[in-house]
Amino acid sequence: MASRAKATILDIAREAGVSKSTVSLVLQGSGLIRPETALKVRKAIENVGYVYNRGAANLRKAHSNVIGMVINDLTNPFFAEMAVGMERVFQSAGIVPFIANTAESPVRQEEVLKSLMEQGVAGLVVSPARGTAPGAFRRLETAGVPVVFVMRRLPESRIPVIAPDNHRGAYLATAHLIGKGHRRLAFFGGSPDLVVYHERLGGFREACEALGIAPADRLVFEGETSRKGGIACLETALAMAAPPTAALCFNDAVAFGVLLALRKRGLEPGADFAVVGFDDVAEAEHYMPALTSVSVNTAGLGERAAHVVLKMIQSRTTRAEDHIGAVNLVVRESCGPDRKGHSCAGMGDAA
Amino acid sequence: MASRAKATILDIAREAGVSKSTVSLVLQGSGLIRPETALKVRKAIENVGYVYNRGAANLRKAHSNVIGMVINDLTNPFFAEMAVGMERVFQSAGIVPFIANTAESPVRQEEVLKSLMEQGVAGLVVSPARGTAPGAFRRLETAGVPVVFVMRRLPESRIPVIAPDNHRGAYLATAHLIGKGHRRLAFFGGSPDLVVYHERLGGFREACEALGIAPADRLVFEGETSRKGGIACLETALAMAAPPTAALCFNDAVAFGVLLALRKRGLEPGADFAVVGFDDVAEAEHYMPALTSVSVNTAGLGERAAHVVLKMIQSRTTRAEDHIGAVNLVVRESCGPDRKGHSCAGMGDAA
DNA sequence: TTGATTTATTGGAACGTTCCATTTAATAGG
DNA sequence: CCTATTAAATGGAACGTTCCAATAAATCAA
Repeated sequence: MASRAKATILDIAREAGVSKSTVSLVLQGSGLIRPETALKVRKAIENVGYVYNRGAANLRKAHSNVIGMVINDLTNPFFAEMAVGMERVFQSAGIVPFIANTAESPVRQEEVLKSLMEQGVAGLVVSPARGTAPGAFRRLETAGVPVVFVMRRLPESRIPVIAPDNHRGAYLATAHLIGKGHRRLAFFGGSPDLVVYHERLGGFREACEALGIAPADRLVFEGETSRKGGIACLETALAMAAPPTAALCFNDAVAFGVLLALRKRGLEPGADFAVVGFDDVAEAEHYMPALTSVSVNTAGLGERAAHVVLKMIQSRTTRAEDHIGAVNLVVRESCGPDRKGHSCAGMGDAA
Repeated sequence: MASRAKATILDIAREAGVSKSTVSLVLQGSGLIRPETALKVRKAIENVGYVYNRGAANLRKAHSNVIGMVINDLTNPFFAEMAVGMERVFQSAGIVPFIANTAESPVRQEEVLKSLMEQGVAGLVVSPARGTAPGAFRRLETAGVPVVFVMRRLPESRIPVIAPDNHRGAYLATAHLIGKGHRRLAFFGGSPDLVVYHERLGGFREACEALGIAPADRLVFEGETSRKGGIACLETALAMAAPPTAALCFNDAVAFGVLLALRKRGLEPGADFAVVGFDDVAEAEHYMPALTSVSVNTAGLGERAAHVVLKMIQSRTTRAEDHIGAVNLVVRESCGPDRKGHSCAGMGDAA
């Protein structure tokens, strides 16, 4: 039963009548052991209720098969989906990754990274917290630990990045809106401390430029990247003298907020105001109305990132190529039908 | 710079001109060291780019300050919220917990637990995967590792549980529905392999019993505990000759599905069919219509569970008291106004 | 001064593995 | 039968910490 002191390899050796080295070999599945001996050992392992001490092993081995996933916000379904994608490939590689949440806090992230290093991780895939300092990963780098960024990148950094083509996604979405007949457009949510923001906003601007929307007719509203942020953006946008008729949102959460706020004002999403989201989270499809959004293949990017870090670990390198994932616009209901002679007129109320 | 071999405590000792023991003491913040010596050592630590090897330390120390959170489904916002609550308290205890996702798979859970044990965790808080075998935690128990279950319990197990008062929650919700004038009620979603299911269904039944709903007028529809499950439940319920007019849903996800399906059929949630959810996830408040739901204080229970496991670790025990968290019904819009002369007329409300 | 006490520091033996270099046993070649 | 060769098993030295017991240095009591 509850043997007080935990069993070690030596207890097994004694039980099985072999040497500790033999036990070690069996544990590693070495083919050097006679099958019957191995069996005997395995039986002994069972008997003494042994649990492998990975710490001790790593001490000797110097590389650890522990992989960490550092996620900026597990509460956000988008990142949760991504994490699940990563997990899938780690699992099929026989690895149990450790997930840590930084809750979008750079200092928390610092702690997490420190802890993970102390634990001797073999590699890391990180979705960095907003506002991460440029040097935050230096220690990892000098320690030679393979790291890959996913979804987000740091302003200047040699660490490989797996991310969607944000620029193109925003371009596509904006073009869609313009194609629907909108001539005064807004970009809702996000703030410049995120590289992603610049990428998406850049796509928005480029599309406006290319498709003949005057600079004065493209409005940018910074805001939280949440439902709440979306609500706020819509409020201030509609309070303008000449409000926009459509918005590209920084992400789906913002878009949901906008949809909500529209409803609350008695406006019909799609018909009265078009909105497109970004990321295409699972919920987008089930929303009322279903949200038109830029799909970035979230889980797929997660998988990709996991693969990359595995490869880096295997080839003991700290570099790898960036990967920019394809995106595509999935059109649902939140932009309504095409706008005919609607011009900039109408707009039921303004409050 | 990039010193090839990673620095150890001895390198620091050499650099600072002291013994390794001194360095070790500094690392542990012992007050036995002369402040100036400590400073010298700390400087040396910085110089050589040292990273603490927790594996080596644990080998000697025999207890590890690593705590694991094993979550059945990180993709589910409900469990994510709970996880965040736990994290909060671990963080303020100066601990970085490792999160592992079991994706509701017992075999995955097995792997995760094994890995965590090998890593030498000091304690675990677990939200067990659906269908976990009764003996799944035996190894942990005989190893004397403190474990606490959160949200879910296993049929027979001595492991302490932190969970909401599911029975009472369901009772309250059902009473609310009956008070609104409903006389033919359904319970939507879930399946008997979850203890929670029996608890909630039990509360539903007891309320019906106590408030005079005939057994023939309480309908139970098993189903997935997801939006999809909710949609399916509603479909089959409405296909009946005498369909129910209200449903208590196993959880909020199911309720969202029901709301969706109602809309799709052109029915008005609340007015045509009342629905109440369970768990009161963040989204419930922002849904259209806002969802009436049983609030269980998700994050609070997570915090509680974290506290309990910390205490258990500290007092080196493997037992603790169960904690059944208070619940309360938060009434929003999804049950509409009271049902007046609607078939089974009269009856203001009761609750 | 001398011994007792306190304050700082230190060597060395663990901790539970892995893995190299050996030893021992078994098999084959002549 | 002896030696080479192969197969199987083993002892012991690491790995980077902690912590006990011991030392060295400083302070105090007498």
